[in-house]
Amino acid sequence: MRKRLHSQADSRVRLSDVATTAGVSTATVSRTLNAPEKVAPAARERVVAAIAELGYVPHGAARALASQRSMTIGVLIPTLENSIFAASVHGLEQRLERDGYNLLLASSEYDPDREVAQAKVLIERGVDGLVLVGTAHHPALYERLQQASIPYVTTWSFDSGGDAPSIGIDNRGAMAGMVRYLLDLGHTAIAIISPSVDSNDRIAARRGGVRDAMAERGLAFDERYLAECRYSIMGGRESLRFLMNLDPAPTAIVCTSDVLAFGAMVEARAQGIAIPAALSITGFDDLDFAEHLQPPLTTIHVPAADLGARAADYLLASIAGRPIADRIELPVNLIVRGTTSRPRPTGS
Amino acid sequence: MRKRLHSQADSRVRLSDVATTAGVSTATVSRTLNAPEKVAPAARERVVAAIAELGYVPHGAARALASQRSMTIGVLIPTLENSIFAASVHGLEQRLERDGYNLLLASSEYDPDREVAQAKVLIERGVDGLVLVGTAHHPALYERLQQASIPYVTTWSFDSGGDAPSIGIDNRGAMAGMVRYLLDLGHTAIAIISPSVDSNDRIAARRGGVRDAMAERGLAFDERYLAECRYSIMGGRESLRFLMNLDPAPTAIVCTSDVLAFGAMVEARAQGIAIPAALSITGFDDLDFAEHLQPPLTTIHVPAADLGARAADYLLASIAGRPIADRIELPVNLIVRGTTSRPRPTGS
DNA sequence: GCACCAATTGAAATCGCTTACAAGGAAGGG
DNA sequence: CCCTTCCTTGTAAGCGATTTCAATTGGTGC
Repeated sequence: MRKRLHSQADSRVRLSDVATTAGVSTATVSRTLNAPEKVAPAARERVVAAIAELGYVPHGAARALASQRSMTIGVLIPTLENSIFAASVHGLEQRLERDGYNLLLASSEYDPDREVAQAKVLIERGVDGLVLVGTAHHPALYERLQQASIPYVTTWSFDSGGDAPSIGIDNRGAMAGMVRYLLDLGHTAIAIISPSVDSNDRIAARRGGVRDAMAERGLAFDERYLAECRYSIMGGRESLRFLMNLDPAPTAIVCTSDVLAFGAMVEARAQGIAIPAALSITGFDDLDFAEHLQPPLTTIHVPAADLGARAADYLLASIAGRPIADRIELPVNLIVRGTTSRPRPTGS
Repeated sequence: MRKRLHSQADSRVRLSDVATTAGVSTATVSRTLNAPEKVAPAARERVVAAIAELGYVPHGAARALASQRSMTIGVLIPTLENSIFAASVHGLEQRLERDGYNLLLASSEYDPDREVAQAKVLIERGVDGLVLVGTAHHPALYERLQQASIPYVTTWSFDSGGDAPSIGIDNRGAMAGMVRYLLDLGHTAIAIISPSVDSNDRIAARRGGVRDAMAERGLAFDERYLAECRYSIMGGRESLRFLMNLDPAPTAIVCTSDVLAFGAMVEARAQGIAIPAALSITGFDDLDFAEHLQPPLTTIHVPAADLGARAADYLLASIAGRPIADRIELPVNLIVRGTTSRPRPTGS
C-alpha cells in the first residue's frame, strides 16, 4: 500500500478531490486556480466552494514540476550579518511578495567556492531567478546559470561593461567623490580602513576610487595608510589605532563602511583624538545610526532597499518576458556631516 | 511536440539521460544519489562519471514530489529590518546548510493576517519545517500547521506552558532582572520606551517584567512613564524627549531594545542630560554597538544566532524523527556597563 | 555439489498538478 | 436555417524524480 508512506491520519487533500467534490475535471480546478477568467462563473464558484470546504492546499512541488516554474527567487549574499545586505534583501522580499514569489536565501560568507556550491543548490531547488551580489564571480557560477538558463542579476556593483545584467551603484566613483571632497578640504595624508578585497569587488572598487581621486591631483596613495581588518566595530577600532601610530599619522581616514567608521570614531575618542578637528573620518552606506553619531558621520548614502526592489523588478520582468533595462545605475549621495573638516595644521 | 514547451536549445539533462549514458536503470542513478552505499562501486563510478560528463543537475521539484520532502525550511519573521532577527536567521541558515537544507524566507511586518497568509504560502511551497517568532499567533496559523502536519517551532519567547515547541528566552524574567537591578540602585521613577505590543509577545513580556519587579517591591508602574514608539533610533529620541518633559521626570529608563536605548542616549546628550549621572538608561539585545557607546550601554545579552541554530537543530531532528527537547530556554545575561548608576539626588 | 542468503539491479507505478488537444454547445452571421 | 467562431470543459499525457517488489547473481556453509 503506497499510501501509507505519506502517513498521518488522512492523506492530504488533492486537486482531484476538489474536482470530484465540485463535479468538474481536474483541468477546470487547475484553471480556476491559475487563470480564473477562463472558467465560467458557475463552475468557478463551485470549485472555490469545494476548495474552501476541503481546505485544499496546492502542492507546490507538483505544481513546479508540471508548470516548470517554482515561484521562487534565489538570493545569494555574502552574509546576513552585514545589515546593509539585510536591508537589501528586505527590499527584495517586499517587492517579490506582491507578485506571489518567495525568497530562497543562501549566503556564501565571502567564499567563492561556497558561492558556487550554494548557487548549485539554489538552481537545483528550481529558483526562477537569482540575485547575486557583486559582479566578480567564479566562472563556474556563470556557466551553471547559463546552462540552467535562469535569469539572474548582479547587484551592488554597477557594471556597464560585463555581459551580465547589473543593477548597482558606482562604488569607485562614489569613493572618488568622497576623496575629492577631502582633498578639497586640504587633506593629502589620507588613509583607508577596509576589509580585504578578496572576492569583494565592491570594496576593491571603493579602494580604487581613493587612488583615482588622488591620482587626479597628482598624488599617490601611500600604501602604509591601508589598514585591512575584518568587518566589525572592533576592526575599525584596531585599524584606527594602527593608523594613528604611524608617523606621520594621516589627517583623514576613509572607511569603506559606516560600521568601520563607527569603530574608528570610538577608538579616536578613547585616544583623545578630536573628530574632526584633529582627524577627519568618513563612512560608506549611511546606515541608520550614522546621522546620530557624535559628531554625525560624513558618509555616502546607498539606497540598499531600493537596490533589492529593483533587482526584484528586473527578475520579475525577465521571467514574464517583459522588456526591462538590464543595466541600472542607482545614484549615490555624498552626505557631508560632522566628521570632516580641514586638516589640523601641518608640522604635527 | 511537447518538448518545445520547455524550450531553449537543448532540454535539460534528466536523470534518465544519466541512466542511459551510464548503462544502468534510473533506480540505480537515484540510489547513487541518495544512498550510495546501496550501489556497487563499479556501477556507482559509472554513474558518477555520467553525471559529470552530462553536467546533470537534479530537478528539485520532481525530487520533492516523489520523495515528499523539499529539503527546505521556512522562516517567518516580523521583519529583516530588525538586525536581531537578521542575526538569528543567519544562525539558522548556517546550521541548515550543513544538512543540505535551504531557507525560504518570509516576513509578516508584524501583521498577524499577513503572517497567516505568508505561512500558507510557505506551506504550499512544501517547507519541511517552519520557524516562527513568538508564541502568540493567529489560531488559523496553528490550524494550518496542524493540518499540514509540518514540524514547527516558536522562537524568541520561551513558553513552557503552551503546546507548541518553544525555543526562546525568558523575556519577562530578563526585564524583571534588569528592573530589580535598577531598583537596587535606588531608582523608583522608572520609565519604559518600547514599541507597541500589538502582536508582539516579546515586547509584551518585557513590559510585564518591569511591572513584576516593581510589584515585588510594592511599587506600581506609573502609566505615564510608558513611551510607545516605532522601532528606530528616532523613536527612541522622541520618546526620551517626551519622558523627560514629564514632571517629575523618571530617573531611569528601560528600553526594550538597544536601538531604542541608543536613540534615547543620543537625545539625552542633545538635551545635555548626563548619562548615567542624571539618568540611567538600559537596553535589550546587546547588539554589537552597545558596548561601544559612550558610555557603554547596560543591557541584556540575547544569544540571537544561537537561537536560530537551536531552532534549526530542533526542526532537523523532528524531521528525521530523532528525539529532541521541544522546550529549550536559552540563558540571558544582564550586562552592567556604564549607562546605569544610582539616581540623581531627589528633590529635582 | 546444493540449498540458502545477502547484495545488486531494474521495471514500473506513483507523486499531484498543468496543459495541449479535441469535443460539445451556444451565439452570431449570411 | 446552416455554418463559423468563440467559449467551456474534459481527457489524458506528461513533468522528472523516488521507491516497491521481484528477479538475478554470487557467495557460503555443510
